[in-house]
Amino acid sequence: MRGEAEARVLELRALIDEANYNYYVLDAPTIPDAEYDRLLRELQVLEANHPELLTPNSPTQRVGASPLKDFQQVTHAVPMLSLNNAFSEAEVAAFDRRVREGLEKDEQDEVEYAVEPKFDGLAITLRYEDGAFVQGATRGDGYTGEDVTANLRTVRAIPMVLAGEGVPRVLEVRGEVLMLRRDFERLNQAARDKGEKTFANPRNAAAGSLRQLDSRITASRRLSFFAYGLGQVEGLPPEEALPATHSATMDWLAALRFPVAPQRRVVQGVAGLMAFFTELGASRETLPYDIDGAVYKVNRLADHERLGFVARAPRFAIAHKYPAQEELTTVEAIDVQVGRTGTLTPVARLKPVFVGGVTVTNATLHNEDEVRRKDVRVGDTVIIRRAGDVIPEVVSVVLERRLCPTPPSFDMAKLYPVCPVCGAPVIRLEGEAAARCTNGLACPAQRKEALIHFASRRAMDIDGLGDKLVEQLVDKGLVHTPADLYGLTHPQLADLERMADKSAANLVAAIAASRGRPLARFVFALGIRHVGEQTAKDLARHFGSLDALMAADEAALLAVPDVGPVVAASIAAFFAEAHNRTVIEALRQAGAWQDGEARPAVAAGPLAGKTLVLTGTLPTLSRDEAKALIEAAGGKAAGSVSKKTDYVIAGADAGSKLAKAQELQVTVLDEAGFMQLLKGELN
DNA sequence: GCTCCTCGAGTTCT
DNA sequence: CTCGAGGAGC
Repeated sequence: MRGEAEARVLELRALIDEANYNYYVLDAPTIPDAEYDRLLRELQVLEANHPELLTPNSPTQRVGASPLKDFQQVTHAVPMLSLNNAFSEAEVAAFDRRVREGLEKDEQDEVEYAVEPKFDGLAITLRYEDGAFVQGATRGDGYTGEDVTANLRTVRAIPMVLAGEGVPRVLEVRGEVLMLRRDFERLNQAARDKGEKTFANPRNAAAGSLRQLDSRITASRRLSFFAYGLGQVEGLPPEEALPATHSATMDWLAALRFPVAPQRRVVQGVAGLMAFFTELGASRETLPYDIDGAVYKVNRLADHERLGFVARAPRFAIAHKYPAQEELTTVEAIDVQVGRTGTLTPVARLKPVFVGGVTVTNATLHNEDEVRRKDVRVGDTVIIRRAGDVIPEVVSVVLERRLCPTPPSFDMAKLYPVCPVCGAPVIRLEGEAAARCTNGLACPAQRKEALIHFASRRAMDIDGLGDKLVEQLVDKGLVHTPADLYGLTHPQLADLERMADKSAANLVAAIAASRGRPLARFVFALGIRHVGEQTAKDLARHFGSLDALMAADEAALLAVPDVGPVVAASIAAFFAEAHNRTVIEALRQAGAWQDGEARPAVAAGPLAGKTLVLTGTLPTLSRDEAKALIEAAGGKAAGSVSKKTDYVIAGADAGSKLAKAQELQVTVLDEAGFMQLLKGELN
């Protein structure tokens, strides 16, 4: 009897897996739903009567399991790297040129590329051992991800068992989990019906579903999957060999019943890449899922090894992305904000609009000239884009949609003859783009911004003193200058809104802990015009003490590297002002800073005289930590790449700076290379 | 005097 | 990230 049940269980699983494959991968159902349900129920009953036959990879287990406490971390055997991006034909051509140089091909010799759409989903890796699915994980930072095995079991397009000869003992398949547009619509409709929160786009919905601790919820969400590559492969049967090209690898994965992009193709050279991109773009709207571009890979796998990697991105592949998504909305108002230096910055208040997955309500218009140049007026319909995929930007006005009668154009002098915050006169100097409030620190807006700057992380680093708190402190008249912060007491703070006893105590402690910061931080914190972080460091190093800096006349200031007449005058004027001297004296009494020693500019260390640029996210070091290491080693951490840059340290999702580095042939290192450089092991 | 490079300053949303 | 403008080098 027992053997009979086992045989039937195996038979049922094969039938159901086959039906799943036809339905979810080939999109061609072979049996009626009722028949499918009958098979599944029969299997459930058999498994219930013979628990010893139940396996985690049975099709009955695709409905989800009990919730997890949290996700376990998984270290990827082979890192999951990100791709460099190209946004133009020129960048694609540059990629092709680098490939041809790397492969030592001549002008006429075109490279063969495997191309496919870039799915807008989440990268995951699937691990199979002896043909059975054992683990699935998210990409995470590329080296470590989260174990989402239970959730991935519910994705019907992912095979739980690999059939056939030639399956390696260990096989890792990489691909993208996504949600089809129709499933996304259905999910949101159901959420709306129940009055629940909806997802902004299919990608967010897929991400939210994959991160469910309760895989039964994931099961109800209908995720899809497409494979695009391999990770670790071990224990290939003798007589078998892995395919020699990427396209053949994809065919092999398709034969193993993984879903692969139906649009995948093999093309020749840049012309082939661009033709594919255009064609794909034309079909984009009609696809059942969102894509954000195309992926190009050198087809011959042997060439991948020859080309290798730059930092954390392969040199043999690139993602060609569509331009940032643009949306239309209307300008409800043009307000101004008063910044730390008194600058009045016009801001467009927009009718909320979804652009690239987030709701945008504000967009800076920079200054009066910019508003005039773009001719933005209240009531206008405008095109909004997320510049560099982050900061919203008004691209242009749709003039055809302008309402009549024509609204007045933006006139700073007329609208804001006085500061909207303090009522002091606003002036715009000849030749400057910015209009400024003339009230200095007497203006509450400037005072608030100055205090926020003083407390900020790169300045005095007072933890927990954010904009909301500063706002209250200034409005209640508790704080007028930075020096007042050091006199704040626990009872005063406890009176404020949303300030529990504990947080008041924390803030008092944080303020106390910020005493004795190095001179450079303190000089930066003062907020002297034209004195940023870098200049503050130069000044602190050159003068050593605040008294020496305050005593310096313009001529003495000009002796500091990178200080010219404008900066020198600004510094001298700041210290000449009586109010500022009073505040500084109070800060001295409070012990806010600690003087250092005057030192010559040239430092020693393995990076002496070298200029480095950081970009992207490094695996273990934060940007500030990396910067501190560079400076401690005598190097300079610059903000942008130029011919004078010695090294670019690139992490994950590096952007334009990495591209610039490649263009200028600057050496690019990853974090490991950087650490070697610091130890002097690399030259 | 011109050009290239850096730095400063302002900015959005989660 | 991007723009504007100050500084330095040619």
